[in-house]
Amino acid sequence: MAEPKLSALELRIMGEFWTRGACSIREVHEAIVRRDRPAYTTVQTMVYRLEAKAALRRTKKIGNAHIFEATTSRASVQTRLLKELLGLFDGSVKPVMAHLVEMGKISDEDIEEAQKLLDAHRGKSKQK
Amino acid sequence: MAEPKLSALELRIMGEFWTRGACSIREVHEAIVRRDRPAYTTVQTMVYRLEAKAALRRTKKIGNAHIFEATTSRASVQTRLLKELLGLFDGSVKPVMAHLVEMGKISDEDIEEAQKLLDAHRGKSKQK
DNA sequence: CCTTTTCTACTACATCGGTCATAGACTAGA
DNA sequence: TCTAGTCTATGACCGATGTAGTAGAAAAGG
Repeated sequence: MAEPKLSALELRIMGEFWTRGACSIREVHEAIVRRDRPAYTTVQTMVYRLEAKAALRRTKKIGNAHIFEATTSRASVQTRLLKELLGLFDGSVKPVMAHLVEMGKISDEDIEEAQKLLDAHRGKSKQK
Repeated sequence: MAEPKLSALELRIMGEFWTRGACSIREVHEAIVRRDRPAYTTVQTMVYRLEAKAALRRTKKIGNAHIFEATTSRASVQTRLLKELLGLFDGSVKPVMAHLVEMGKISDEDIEEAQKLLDAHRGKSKQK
């Protein structure tokens, strides 16, 4: 199981580790607190569970506080997330694109960008 | 709450209602059973819960069996799903596209299609 | 060294999703 | 009409998720 399944709050917490690198529970808590929640121990519990799922690992100790860091990349988790979503869309990207357009989320630049990426990707896999 | 949050199995069941129209629990069950699961009463429970969430509604009775039908469209649920996913991707489509390309899910035709959709969409909103 | 603060480790609990069993009502066929 | 089969209604259980409290260890400051 290279990619454990993560819940919404777990993803929120992983996000902090991905952007900030190794840090303590206190740091994560302060980063994600909005209007007094969740409580410190809630974040703590989630961090422990992420550790149990092997998505986080203890690296060292500063004072009496443990420092954790991510063991999975944001990209790999996003890929899994996207796969799951595609499954719910009958595995086809077409409706996904259609909705993105309909939602006004896609611009010409986005499409150009995608085309470039696709070309690059093709080149890469051919080279291989 | 126009768009209730639906779980994986709930979506699977809604899918049957979206493609088949109004139908009975038995029909849905038979449609989604693969290798003897889930049990009839499991589907029944989920249908009841979907009714509680107002995603399904009883329309009539045939024999002693109730007939249900969807009250939400596939499209609206897909939109919500996509919005949620975008939230997890920092609200930007760029990484989504990048991943789709990387996963080999996007073809030239898909991109062309998207461009066409975008043009059409622009025309439509301008007209309005 | 003593007190205050901080952090850990553990426990607890409600809700949801997925699973199903059972009991009783109802229908349909012989 | 009687019986076999079907459907409803309801209750139950487990794991995951989100929530937090508490006790005690450890550090830090005076």
